[in-house]
Amino acid sequence: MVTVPVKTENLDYALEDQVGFMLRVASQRHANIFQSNIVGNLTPTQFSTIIRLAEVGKVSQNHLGRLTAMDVATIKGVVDRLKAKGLILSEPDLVDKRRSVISLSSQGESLVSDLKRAGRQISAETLAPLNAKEQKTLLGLLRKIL
Amino acid sequence: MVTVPVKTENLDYALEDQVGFMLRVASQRHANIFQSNIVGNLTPTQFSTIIRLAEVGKVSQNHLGRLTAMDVATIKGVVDRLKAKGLILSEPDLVDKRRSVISLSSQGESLVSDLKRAGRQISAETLAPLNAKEQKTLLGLLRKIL
DNA sequence: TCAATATCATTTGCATGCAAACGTTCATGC
DNA sequence: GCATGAACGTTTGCATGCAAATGATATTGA
Repeated sequence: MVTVPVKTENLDYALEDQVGFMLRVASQRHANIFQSNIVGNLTPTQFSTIIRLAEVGKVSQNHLGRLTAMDVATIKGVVDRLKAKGLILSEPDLVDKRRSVISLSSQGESLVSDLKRAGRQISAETLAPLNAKEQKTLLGLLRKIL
Repeated sequence: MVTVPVKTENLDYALEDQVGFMLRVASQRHANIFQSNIVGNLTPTQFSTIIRLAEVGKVSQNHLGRLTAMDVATIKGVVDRLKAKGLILSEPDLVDKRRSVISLSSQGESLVSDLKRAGRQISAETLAPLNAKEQKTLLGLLRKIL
C-alpha cells in the first residue's frame, strides 16, 4: 500500500459550475433576448433608467444612478445618450447648484407602457426554461445574493 | 356599479424584481468579491481564459473564445492583454494557416493552482448568503437558463 | 476541378462598468 | 463664521461585450 500526494487545489474546479461564470453566461442570454424584444433601440441600462424615472419623476443624476445600480460615471453616459435621443430632460437644481435634475421628456413618457410590455416579455422569455415555481425560487435566491 | 378601464401594462412592473436587473446587480456584487480576492491582477474573463487553457492545453483563439463564452472580438482583447502580461503564448498553426494556437506560458502555468484556490473562495463568498441546499438550487436553476 | 460556403482572425464602432482624480458646492460642528 | 468633510457631477483610463465588415484560408459538393 502506498499513499499518493494529491494537490487538492487542482481537483474539482469546474469553471462552468462557478456562480460568476454562470451569471456572465446567463446575462449574455438575457441580453440577446432583450435586444430582440426591446422597442426604441434602448439598451438594458437605458431601459432601467426610463422605467425608474417613470416611477420617481424628477431626481438628481447621481441619485438616479443609485436607483438603477449604476456608478456615477456609468449613469452619466446613459443620461447623455438618453438626452441625445430626446427621451429625458436635465435642468439645473435651483436650490442645490451641484445638482442636475433629470426627468422624462414627453417623448420618454410616451414610451413607458410599451417598454413595460416589452420588459415583461423579456423576463418571461428569459425564464421560459423554468416552471412557475422554479422561476419564483430563482428570483428569491438571486435576491439574496445581491 | 361602474367598470373602470385599467391599463394593465402599467401595473405591476417592478424593475428590481426583473431577472435581467437582478442578474446585473448580482454580477456587480460578484465582480467586487472577485476583485478583492483574485491574485495577479486578473479580470474575470482573463481568469476564465487561464483556467480553460490549463484544462485543454493548446487551442485556437476562436475556439478558446467559445470555451469561455466570449465573442471573437472579446477573446482577442483578452488574449492580447494576457500575452502582454506574459501569461500565455500564441504561435501560428502550421497546418491551418488561419489559426493562432494559444497556450499557457510557464509563468501562466505557475499561477493556476493559486487561481483555482482564489476562484473557490470567490464562489463561496458570493454564495455565502445562501445555505448549502440553496446554493445547489440556485446553481441548478441558473444552469437551466444559460 | 473549382465555385460556393464556412471558418479564422482582425478591425471599427458603440455601450456598459468601475476606479481614481478633480473642482464645485453644501452641510456639519466647533 | 468658518474650517472640515461630504456629496455632486465630470473626466480619463482601462476592460469587457457585441455587431458588422473585411481578407485570408479551408472545406464542401457538384
